[in-house]
Amino acid sequence: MEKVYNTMCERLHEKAYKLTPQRETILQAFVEQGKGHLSAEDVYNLVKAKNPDIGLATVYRTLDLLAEIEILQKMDFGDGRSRYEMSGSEEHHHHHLICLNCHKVAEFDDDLLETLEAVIARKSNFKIIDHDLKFYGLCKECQAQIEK
Amino acid sequence: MEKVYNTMCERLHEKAYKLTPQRETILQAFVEQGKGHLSAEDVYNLVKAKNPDIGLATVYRTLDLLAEIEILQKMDFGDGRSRYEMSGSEEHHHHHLICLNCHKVAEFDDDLLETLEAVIARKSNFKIIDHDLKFYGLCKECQAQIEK
DNA sequence: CATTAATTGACAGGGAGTTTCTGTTAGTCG
DNA sequence: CGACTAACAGAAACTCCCTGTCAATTAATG
Repeated sequence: MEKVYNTMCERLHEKAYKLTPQRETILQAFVEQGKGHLSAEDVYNLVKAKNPDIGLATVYRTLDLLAEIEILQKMDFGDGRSRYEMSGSEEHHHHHLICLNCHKVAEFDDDLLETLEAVIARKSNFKIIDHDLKFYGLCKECQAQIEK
Repeated sequence: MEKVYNTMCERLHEKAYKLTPQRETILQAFVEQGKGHLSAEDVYNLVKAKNPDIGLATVYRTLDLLAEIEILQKMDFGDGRSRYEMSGSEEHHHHHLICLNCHKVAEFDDDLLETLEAVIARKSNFKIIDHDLKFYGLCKECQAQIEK
């Protein structure tokens, strides 16, 4: 049995949200898909295969809801649509490397940013709650391809 | 005479783009407004005061064009609309502190990120071209307000 | 089970841009 | 100084991602 599923049930219950088949199906899509940054439309398509009656609005609403209870993490790669991924079990911040050519997204971990955060907080009187770091460039494949 | 104005003229000329009154007016809006991150609509409103006949599509097109020739810098604070600011004269990277409460945007400079970039490039075989770092949190005023 | 508030699906609506089209104009050349 | 032409402008329709509305349905609790 998947751990996320139980976590979702608990968190839904805490907030008096209901456990519906649609929500299960959508979570399942993320579990099966594993890693990857799915757009609402991606999810819609995956989910339609199992349940053709599901509505697009429900997908959007569910994604927002799952992000709210921190089962998913909502993110923005600047391509005009939101993307979602399963938020890692722990507070394990990672960031993205976005290929400007093929739009593939890779990930990397960070710890270095904590220091920077402290410095900035002090200098600017800003209370930092979250950060978002993205690198844009060319992945290995595209570098090779472009050099040709 | 403003230096940016001349720069714009040169760069337009280089690419065989024309210098139109609309483009002048839009640049002027940024010059007068000084610092600040203007949305297309902000610009549209500022510009309408001087030239009520200007079209919204022209504003969008011009902003993209000015970003292309690097007079402006286009950025995305995740609020669903693009914002633009005059790109500093030099390659002076700065990043943003976004208040989650009042949505004010402050800035800070960075140098620390270069190191991180090098590390990541090596580890991931990714050729990094640009980066984007944002901090979300509470500005001084909102911290005070919320604690009350 | 009965109740009821949350949820769903369908579809209209909204915001931010973008495309298309036709008429206008800036820049160049003679 | 014109005349020519590619770039440009404005208007309006259109696209893309969602978001709101509403009647019908359903999960959870008593």
